[in-house]
Amino acid sequence: MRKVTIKDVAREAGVSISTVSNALNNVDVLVPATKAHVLEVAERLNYIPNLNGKLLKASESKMLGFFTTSVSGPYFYVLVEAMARHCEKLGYGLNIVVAKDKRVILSNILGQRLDGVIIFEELLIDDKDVSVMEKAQVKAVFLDRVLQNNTMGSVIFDSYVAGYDAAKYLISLGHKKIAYISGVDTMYDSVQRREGYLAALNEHNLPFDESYILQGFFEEEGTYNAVKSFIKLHPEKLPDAFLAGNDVSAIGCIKALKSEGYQIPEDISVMGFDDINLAEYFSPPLTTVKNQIARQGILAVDHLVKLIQQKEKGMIQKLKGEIIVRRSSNLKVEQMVGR
Amino acid sequence: MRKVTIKDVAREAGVSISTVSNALNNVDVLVPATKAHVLEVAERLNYIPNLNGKLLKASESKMLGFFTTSVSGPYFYVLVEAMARHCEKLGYGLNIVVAKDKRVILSNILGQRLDGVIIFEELLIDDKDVSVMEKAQVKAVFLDRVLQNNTMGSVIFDSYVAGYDAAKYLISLGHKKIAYISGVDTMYDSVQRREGYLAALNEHNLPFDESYILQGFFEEEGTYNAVKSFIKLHPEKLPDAFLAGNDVSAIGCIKALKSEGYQIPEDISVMGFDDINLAEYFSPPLTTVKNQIARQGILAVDHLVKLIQQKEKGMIQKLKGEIIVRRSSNLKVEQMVGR
DNA sequence: AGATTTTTAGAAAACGCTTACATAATAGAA
DNA sequence: TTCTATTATGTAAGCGTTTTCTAAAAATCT
Repeated sequence: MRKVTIKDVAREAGVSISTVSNALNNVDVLVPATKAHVLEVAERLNYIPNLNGKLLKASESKMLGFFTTSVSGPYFYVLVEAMARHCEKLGYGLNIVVAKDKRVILSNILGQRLDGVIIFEELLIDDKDVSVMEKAQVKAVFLDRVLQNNTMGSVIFDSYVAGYDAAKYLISLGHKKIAYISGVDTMYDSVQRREGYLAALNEHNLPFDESYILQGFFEEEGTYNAVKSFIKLHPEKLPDAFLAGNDVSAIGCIKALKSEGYQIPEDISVMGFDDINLAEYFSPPLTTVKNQIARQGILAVDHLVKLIQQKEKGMIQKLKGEIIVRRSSNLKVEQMVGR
Repeated sequence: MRKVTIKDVAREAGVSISTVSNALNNVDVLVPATKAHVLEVAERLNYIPNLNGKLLKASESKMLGFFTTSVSGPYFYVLVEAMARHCEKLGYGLNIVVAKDKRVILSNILGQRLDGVIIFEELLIDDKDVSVMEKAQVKAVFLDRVLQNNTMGSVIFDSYVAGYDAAKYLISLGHKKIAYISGVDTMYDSVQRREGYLAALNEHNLPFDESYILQGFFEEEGTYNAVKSFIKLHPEKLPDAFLAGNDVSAIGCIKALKSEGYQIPEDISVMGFDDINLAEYFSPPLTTVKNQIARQGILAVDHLVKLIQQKEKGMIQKLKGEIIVRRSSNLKVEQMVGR
């Protein structure tokens, strides 16, 4: 029942506990025979050091934490897999803590069990918590929050650039009347993508019409309804392309357009963001902007380890999305006819 | 830089450290005013107990571990999400440790940081490790290994039953000549499914032909070739249904049959196992046997917590798969014509 | 008011480990 | 052989908690 401790090994080997400790930790101070003997006994007794005792003294645990409240969504495993592999390469273990209880998360972070943490959680950890972490000099990298100080940084996707690039891509296909289907206005991503979209329109001197910003709430049904009612209200000014705030929205949009008898992409191009799993298998397969999740994970781990080793100060790294061209977008028809 | 400890709180509040400890842990022995004062000071100093110190004394951490070497595969997040939610419901945190280094895993398990562990890893942890864990009375539940003793159990899918049920389903559609596409013969799942399939054939007095067991190696291409060459070699005894060892195999099978001009499911039914993501979107959508991953996770957590609380001894729980009927299977044509 | 009980707070040990320091043993030099 | 320099091992303190036990203070009873 009782776990075997360093004392047991010492007694059994007939040496002191410090000798056992030295033998196990390769402190080069023991005569080889002693060391070998101790190791043999430790092995025989199946001794495994108690991590709590060890970490109570030690200054590092060689363990990084990844905190999140939920692991749903198909991205998760790509992110975790990339982080885990990279941690391993750098000599760290990865500890994923899934909890909705903030106290669990904070006590893990500040409880000194981990050398640093990657936080993928926007709503739970508030500004006060962040400032507590800051005071305690916690090493942290945020994946969803823009933040920077000596000990904390972030790695985020630049949604502004994503929106800009997406709109620019649609423009390059010859589209001139491009509508944007907004998500939720309190969400950073949604707003940034819209701003990027507007900037691209502006840069190309395309007219902008207020009614071209629909509200889809990042949901399939919300978008479906928004598009349907737009067509009812303004049949005369149907866009020749829709840029949806995310893929789910793009799917709702396509379903609405199809139900009104339009062909995608022949009549209208539709584009989303995220490259969710379904995007590839939807009919038509979605053109979208993909977040390079794996890369984000790797950069986060990298940055965190450098923060821990004091080789870097906290900084904000922005990643560009990657445009994935599939079948839901097309050269504008008039152009093709014109050729 | 230095983290604030219980001593700092004690000094600042002008009380002893035991008083602070009592105040924080709700030991009902302090006069309310003292307690309130201590709590106020602790709050003001942003005191968070050091977990290592705490766990060094404590007998439980209220943390469960989930160990795996890799998180790839679309199942993963379903499993983890289910486990995380259930842990929370039972008052435990979930700690996922991703590591390929066995020592990291073992020292976490035996290092007393966790009350118990769920292990999803077949190759890394060998029998010796298991016996070490057993001697140390580690509470563990395995998801992929059949194992049972006082402190350890397993939750697995019964591949035998799955094979049996699948074959029975095909028989119920009127099929009589049912071929099985085997995976790798060293893999438990593949063999069990085949045995179940054979049992169902036997039970219904269906003739069995040795050549009806093809080798597809659980791969699309391997299966494609196997099916193609079967048709070449035995054109006269074409089965009226194929039961493939997994979905990937089923896809290879369908592609081979189509390339030979057969219609699925009109001419031949095809069925797989696993219900991979693609199964729903393939053409035709695959009939398959789905593992109820979320349920497996929940049962594992449940069992583990009962092991920890000594309310149960280790046991083996087998889960039945669920047959998902899609378009790749059909009533046998002759039957329909016959009516 | 004094004796006794009850309440409240503090001192100290213990958890398992590492590590600075002290001591004992050995080897080398005079 | 004696003294010093070197090496190998052990002693003990300390990491941050909890917890048992003891002491002091307050409350209650005679």
